[in-house]
Amino acid sequence: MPELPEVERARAVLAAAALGRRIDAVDDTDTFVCRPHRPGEIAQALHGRRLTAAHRRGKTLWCETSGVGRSRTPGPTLGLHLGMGGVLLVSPPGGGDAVRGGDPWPTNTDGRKTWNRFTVDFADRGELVLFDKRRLARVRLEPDIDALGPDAQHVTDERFAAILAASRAPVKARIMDQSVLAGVGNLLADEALWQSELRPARPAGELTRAEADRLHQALSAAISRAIQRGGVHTGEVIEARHRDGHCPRCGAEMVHGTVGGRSTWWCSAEQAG
DNA sequence: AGCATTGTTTCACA
DNA sequence: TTGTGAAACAATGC
Repeated sequence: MPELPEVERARAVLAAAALGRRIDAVDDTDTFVCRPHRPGEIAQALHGRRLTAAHRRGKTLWCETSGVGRSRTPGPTLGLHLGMGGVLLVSPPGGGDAVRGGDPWPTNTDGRKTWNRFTVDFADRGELVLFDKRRLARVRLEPDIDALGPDAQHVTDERFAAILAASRAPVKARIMDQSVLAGVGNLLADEALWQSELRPARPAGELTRAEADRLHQALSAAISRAIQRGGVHTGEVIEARHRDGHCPRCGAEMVHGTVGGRSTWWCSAEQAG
């Protein structure tokens, strides 16, 4: 699920529930999720510290950390990326189960926490867990935030138009390029292009300024609504992304193809241009 | 069985 | 230089 809206929700959870609690122990033994760190490296770096702030740019999260004990020297930043399906969970002091939207803490069918890929135990007996069946999430110290373009939620009209103008790649591929615009994933891209009635394969640089502004407006609205409603899967056109799907607006057939290497659906009538 | 999948990285190639 | 497509990564769901 994680695109910008899901990650923003995860950031809010961190900010609301995980800050200020002393870290007692860390399970960083999943070498794939925690690559390129060696097991124990992240644990050692975080022991005794507290998370002091939670930030997000695009789909990347990172936390600042405090010094150990009375030390004023801050610790390393802890980078978190949810990958294709990661979920962050924070349980309260005392260790009660975290609850998200009425669903209990996810476990496998045996009731064991098999899919917990990274765990931070707090001194108050609560914990922070990165849950991810597919192990495509990533945890690392000092993530390179500067490798990302501006956050898609906060980019200006001018900057957005300039990003499109500078490339002849398909507009969908362009807005999904995390190095020039951070946060847009496959579903958000389909949703914004459908809302603004633009064909995903259009060369980005060929869009008029008016079309660029229209796409930016649609993208901003889709992001806000997805954050509010709980994720990108709540987008209007997402339910029509399947065989025999029809456009929720005009009823025409939805077309499927590959754009920018990703599975793409668009309206055969309204997004024909 | 086979195919698909909301993300990222790398590489061959035009 | 830019862009594309495919593969790999790991695992699950239909």
